[in-house]
Amino acid sequence: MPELPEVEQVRCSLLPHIKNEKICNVEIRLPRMVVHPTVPEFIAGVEGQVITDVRRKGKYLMLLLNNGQYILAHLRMTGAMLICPHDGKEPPFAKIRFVLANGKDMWFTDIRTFGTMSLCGGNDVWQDKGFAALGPEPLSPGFTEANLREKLKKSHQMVKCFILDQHKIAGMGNIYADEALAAAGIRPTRYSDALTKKQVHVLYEAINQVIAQGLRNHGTTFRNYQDADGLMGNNKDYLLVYGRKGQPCTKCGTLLRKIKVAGRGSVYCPHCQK
DNA sequence: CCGTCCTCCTGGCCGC
DNA sequence: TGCGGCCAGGAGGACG
Repeated sequence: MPELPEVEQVRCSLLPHIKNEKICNVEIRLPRMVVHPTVPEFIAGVEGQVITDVRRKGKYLMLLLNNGQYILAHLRMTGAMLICPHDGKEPPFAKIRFVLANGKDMWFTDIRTFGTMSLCGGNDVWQDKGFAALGPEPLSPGFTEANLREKLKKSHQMVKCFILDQHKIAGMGNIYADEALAAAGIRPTRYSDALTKKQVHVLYEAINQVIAQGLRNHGTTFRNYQDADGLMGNNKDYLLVYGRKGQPCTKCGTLLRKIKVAGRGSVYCPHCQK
């Protein structure tokens, strides 16, 4: 599942293939993945444009176009952006094809088809609600311990839910949420407003640490995630708890337990996480 | 405001 | 070997 580090890796790996490249042609195989504007408007608005840059906010990718608009993409669960030669075999689960002037195709592939694309900006006032309401992301100047403490104090919900809420912190998904809580020694079911100042401090550091580590390792590949060159991330080898249900905790050896929090599987160490 | 459940969807895995 | 059932979960919405 692409979270902040994975989307960042996709951004970095896409950039050298598509920056300053013209989009000659767009082919949409699954129309409902284009959420705005209409499919014909999307195609008309994108074809002939040059991609001037690729940015990322939270888990969203922005492909900036030279007319001032941008393609906003969200990979959700199984989406990927793959670069392939134009005359080669098309990748599995291909949903949207961007034919570039340099002889490469950029494919939006998606197994479960939860991914979305839209064309925004310029004179179009439409906004993606989730994108517009993103909170600060880890490792950014806007993400401060004081701000986190303030928000946690105001929120009476389980801390796992808090961390997954993109309005509060942008870019954390199930993997990095579980990892941050494990690194911080906090149970996913603890209430946000019940955390001590010390716990908030440790959690703040842990969130930044697990995201930094994910970035360093080019993301976590568990099932489907790959970057634009089809490469996997290495961070799976460094996970403390995610995907390790029933295995011993790396710190104390206690067997890791899995529960459901807000419908999400949550793995934690019953001994280390208080 | 909050938690729970449901929806979208398909590949992979488990048990029978 | 096959097949039904369940699981994976990002995000938004219904509901209590």
